[in-house]
Amino acid sequence: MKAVELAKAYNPKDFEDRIYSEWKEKGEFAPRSGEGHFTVVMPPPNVTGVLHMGHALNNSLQDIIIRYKRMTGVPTLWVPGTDHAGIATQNVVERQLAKEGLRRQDLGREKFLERTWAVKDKHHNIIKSQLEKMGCSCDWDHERFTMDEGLSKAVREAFVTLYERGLIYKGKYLVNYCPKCGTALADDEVEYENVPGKLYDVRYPYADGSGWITVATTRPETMFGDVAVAVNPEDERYKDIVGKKLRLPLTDREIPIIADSFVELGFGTGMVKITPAHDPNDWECGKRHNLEAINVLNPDGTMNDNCPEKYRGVPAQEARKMVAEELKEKGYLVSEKDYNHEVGHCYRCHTIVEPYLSEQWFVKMRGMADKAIDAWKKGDIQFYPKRWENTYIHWMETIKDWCISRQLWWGHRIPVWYCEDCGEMIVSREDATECPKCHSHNLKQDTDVLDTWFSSWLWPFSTLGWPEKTPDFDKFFQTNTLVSAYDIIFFWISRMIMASEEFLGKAPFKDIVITGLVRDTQGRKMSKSLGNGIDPLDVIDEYGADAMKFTLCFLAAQGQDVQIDMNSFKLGSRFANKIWNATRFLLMNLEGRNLVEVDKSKLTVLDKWIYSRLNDAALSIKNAMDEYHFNDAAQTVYSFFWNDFCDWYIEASKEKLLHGSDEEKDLQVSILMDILEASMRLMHPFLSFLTEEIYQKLPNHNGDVIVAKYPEFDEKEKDEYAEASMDSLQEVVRVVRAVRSSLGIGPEKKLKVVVRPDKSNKYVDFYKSEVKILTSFMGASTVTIDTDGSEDTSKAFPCHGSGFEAFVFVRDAIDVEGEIKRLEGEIKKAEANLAQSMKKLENENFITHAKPEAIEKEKSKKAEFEEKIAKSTEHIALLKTL
RNA sequence: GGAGGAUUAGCUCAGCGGGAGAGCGCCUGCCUUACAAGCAGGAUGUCACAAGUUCAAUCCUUGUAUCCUCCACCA
Repeated sequence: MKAVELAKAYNPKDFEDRIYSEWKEKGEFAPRSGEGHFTVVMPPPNVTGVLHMGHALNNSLQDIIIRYKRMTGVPTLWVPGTDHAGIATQNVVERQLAKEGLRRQDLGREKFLERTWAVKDKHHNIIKSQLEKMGCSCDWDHERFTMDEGLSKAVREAFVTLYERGLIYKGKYLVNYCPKCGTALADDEVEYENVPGKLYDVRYPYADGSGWITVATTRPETMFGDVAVAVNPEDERYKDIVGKKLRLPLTDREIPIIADSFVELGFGTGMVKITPAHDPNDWECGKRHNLEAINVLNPDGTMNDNCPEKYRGVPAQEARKMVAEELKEKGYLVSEKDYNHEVGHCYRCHTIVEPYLSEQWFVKMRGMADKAIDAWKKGDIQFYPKRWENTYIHWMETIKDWCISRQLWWGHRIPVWYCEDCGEMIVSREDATECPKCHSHNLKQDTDVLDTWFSSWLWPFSTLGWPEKTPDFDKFFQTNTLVSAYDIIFFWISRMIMASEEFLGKAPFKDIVITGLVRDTQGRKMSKSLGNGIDPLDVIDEYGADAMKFTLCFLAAQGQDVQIDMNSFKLGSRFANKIWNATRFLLMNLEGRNLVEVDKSKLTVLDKWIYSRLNDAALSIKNAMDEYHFNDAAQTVYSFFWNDFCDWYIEASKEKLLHGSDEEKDLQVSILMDILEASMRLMHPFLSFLTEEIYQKLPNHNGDVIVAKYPEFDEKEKDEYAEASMDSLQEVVRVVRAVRSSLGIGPEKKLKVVVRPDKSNKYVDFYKSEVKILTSFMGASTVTIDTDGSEDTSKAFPCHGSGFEAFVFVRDAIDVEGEIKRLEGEIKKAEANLAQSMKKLENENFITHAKPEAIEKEKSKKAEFEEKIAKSTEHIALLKTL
């Protein structure tokens, strides 16, 4: 057989792209036929941007699971796709327009959407190519986009079904409204942030002129929408004034004093102005007392016509100062102090969100949430790590109705039509063309679109064809594992569970793997605005896709955040390089060899050992993968290949490769190829391109490694090779090496070594059979296994191990007298230092006045000197006996 | 105000009732015929602090401190 040549250097660029297209052409990502299924749906990235390190982590882990499962033989499907990301994408396009001095209204709905689709296409292409570069083995034939025809159909089906079940309603409510995006937001789309503001104490006079009361507010501009002042019914101070009228300053309106228990006793003045149209608590309070809600804002965040003339059209923030000023001038302002409080911001554009009274569509969540809680209680879904279950349950328990309408253009139009003639509302799966009541054709579709998450929450089944009963759906639903970061548990994961339970009566997936966030080395979340992100493509360019995937996997401990920088990826890169070079060496040794069937009866303890290590590795990877302990799996792969296979087995095999008989060489090479081939299969989920590239060059390969069979743990082999431990031999080698190293004996000096096993040592035969290997590992001239104590070891440097003693004849390798002199010199120096150190420590002034860390430092210095003296003394004594 | 996480070697982090670990970095010696992106050897830690449970605690319990998330918020 000819040697196989591998390029001298590991260069992933030489083959990664090529291999990916080969896999794709051969259809390796498509599910194979067979019983059962394993399905993963990719969390669809937004088409607003490109993939960042978090996506890389996410998709790396999914790819590892998928590849692992695929190799176990189950029909495996990984569904890729992208999300239209309503607000986010619309914002991107509007920003582009703004640069041209345009607003979306200038283009009109149709033109605007055209542009948005173009943006979507652009980002989609980038995202897809990024996933391909990473090596994600998702089935592109199953790729979906949330605004695809099929998925849009699913959205309508979901909407109409919920409407029919009475779970969707329309109404005028106080919602979160982003003035910049110009749309309502769901509760969880609002991010609270502590911002400095002011707390104003304002006088509200009694209408009858009998004095005044004081209320506190952070938002004086909303006072034009005040409809009452509330006190706690238990508040003794105010019992008598409930029911009295107040005159609202700066207006001529009168408002009542009411009693409501939501007012906290003992906080502030105990009096709260009630502005139902601009505060959620006040809204609730207003409903309880049948109070009117007076909206004082326009949708763009400016003051509206319900305010005095001078304020109309003024942005709320400015109006706030103006109102405070006017209150002050007219003597209503008691005080004004700095006050920090939490203010809601839009999660997309970070503008301050206003509670805003408007007509919106809502989904009733309580019932669905209960079903979702039940799913968890029944054990249908399981979080990894488990602790996220608390978060999930808590959210489900405190859920509120979901505002799903958005005043945007980009998204799924709400499937509701209104008859312009008779006012009839038509909710329909199909485009409505005729009013069922008056048969008019004068219909107008609701102008709003649905929240992005209204399509995303259907993802695990809409991507498989739902609501149609497709073969895909029958075969691949329910999906098995969802891998996601924890920041979208609420937005997405929880809602998918609710939707799936509601529409299909079944959880969408069984296992939910929550990954950590990727942070920079200062612990900051990687983000565009900070500019601290690492581009996955840069990592791939520098180190290769395998190095990136392996590193992320190695670092991704159960849901813990990972802190990384560019250098972190050297870990994977070094390992890939190691694999490459080990392979190169082994393939070189094929020259002139014949591969033979490995005859188990001819295996040495060493051979059995490496087989058993491989077997053990297969088991611990299985265990790790079953529990989604990716880092453990990566660790296993790493130490098996590098430490066991390269450092010990391949090194040991060199003896036979160089000096063995033809027969021995053939067997040795065959075993090496056997292990190497299995290693490629073992490592493929973690280093996919590299293992495929190598696998194709192995003389004993069979097809593509991507679909090869994953190494399985063999219980029987475990028993057969139970005695195959190399620990003992490794220990013998290590103690001798340590002696040489500590005495500074270079590798060129070949020394005589005697190993004297204890009577109980059962590895004597093993030592004897592997003497040549021992000799080469130790860099010895000769190694003698002295079972009867006949060797004279009185002139040798002794060392101990468990079950043996080893004697190293160092006499000829070192200058004993010179070495003793050197050691004595060092002792003298150390003694002087020690004396000084002790003097310091005994000095009371030093102890009482010096900084504690200085004292600590001195103490450790002292201990160091003492140890130095002891060690050197010991060595001198030994040397003198030689 | 609730909930969760973190605190282990200089750095990034595993581990988790009975031997304190990995990778990087550092020190020493080696270009040993695959790999200097390598090989061999080595140093480094009151496992945050304090009490408790236990024959035994880095690991369990309780409390404290610092840091980080998330949720809910009172004008």
